Amino acid sequence: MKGGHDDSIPGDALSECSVTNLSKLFPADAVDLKWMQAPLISWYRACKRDLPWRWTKDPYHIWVSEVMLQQTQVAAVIPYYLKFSHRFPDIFRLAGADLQDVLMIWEGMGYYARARNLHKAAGMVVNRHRGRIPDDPEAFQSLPGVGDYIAAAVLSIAFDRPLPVVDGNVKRVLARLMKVGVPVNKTSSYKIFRNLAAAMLDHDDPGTFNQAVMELGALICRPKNPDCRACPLSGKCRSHQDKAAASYPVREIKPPVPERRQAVGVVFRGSRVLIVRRPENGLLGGLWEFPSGDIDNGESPEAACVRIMREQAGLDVTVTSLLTRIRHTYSHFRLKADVFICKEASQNGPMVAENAAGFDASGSTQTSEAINGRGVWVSPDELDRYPFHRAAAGVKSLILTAS
DNA sequence: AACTCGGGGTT
DNA sequence: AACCCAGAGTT
Repeated sequence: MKGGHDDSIPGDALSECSVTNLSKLFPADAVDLKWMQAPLISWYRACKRDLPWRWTKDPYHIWVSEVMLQQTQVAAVIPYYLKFSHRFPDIFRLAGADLQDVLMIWEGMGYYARARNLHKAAGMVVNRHRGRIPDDPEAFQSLPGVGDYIAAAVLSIAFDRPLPVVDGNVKRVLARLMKVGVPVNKTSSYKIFRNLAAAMLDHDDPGTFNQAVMELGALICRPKNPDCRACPLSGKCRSHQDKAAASYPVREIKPPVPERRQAVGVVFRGSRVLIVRRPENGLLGGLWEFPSGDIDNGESPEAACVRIMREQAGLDVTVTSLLTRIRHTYSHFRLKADVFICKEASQNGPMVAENAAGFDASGSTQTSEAINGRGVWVSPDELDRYPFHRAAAGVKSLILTAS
């Protein structure tokens, strides 16, 4: 860009920048983002979607919606939000519930740490704050699962606190509006977007303003095919003026994710099938599945299945047949799994419960230690009492269909 | 600052 | 298929 005056923000522009020194990094008019408040809020009032959580200012319900909306699109969240609100209508009901019941409602939505953290945080709010969600950013953000975004979103919407939200929508809108050249998916870029978001925030109605920016990103300033003709900000949008909206935001290219191969074992004892619960933390934590594990290098899928059934359930089995093959894409790896029907070689499984008597009707694990904390034999019609992750749910459906 | 953590809607 | 979503916790 020689000769011409270029307002765009180069990718190497800044290592540090605060709201106060934005003017040193940006041309003077770049820092003045207040002009967008009126047209944006006006557009929002006219065009906003009718979403369930927009009918309340109750901080608990706002909180629940914002947690669900992390990395999850609005359309996917709506049914979960409605079910969750019905089952846990206030923070006391959530705090008093069993985690397994919370995961039951969350089943299939992914990122299950959100549910674990929300449940834990609800208990902390009840115990420390008598059920009142703190309107102080530091106190609220000290709760598990409450980061910069959740704190700003909930406190601005429910308590009118002037805190700027920075999510994928906000970063995309700002990147195009200001031609911000730093990658939106790099940690080091976060401060730039947060400072720009702080500079544009409407302190008179921060909750509405924050939602308006995000709504613009979702409906108009979309990742693909932005509808610039309908955008209330296009007149002063730099990438629109330069016909470069498609070039923003800039994104760091990530290498392809690796593939992981697993074996899964389905074994019946009489009419009951063995399921196991994953450890509370980590991938798919607290959810149920059929015994499964990685296939070692050079190991056959069948041998891996036999080994996994011995390691996880203390069961000696032989592989009878291949039930199905699973392909599932996670955030950081692709899964290919062979699902085998197994047969017990001997009838004593010392590490596994003989039946489901150790579990109550809700599927909670009150006597889990007595059965190695992992496994339980259940009849197929009881499978719906346990939260399964998506890949395991496919196997569950096959079993239900067959029985 | 990179990595981990799901699942699905859009294109 | 690739992209990306109202991100947060861990290392």
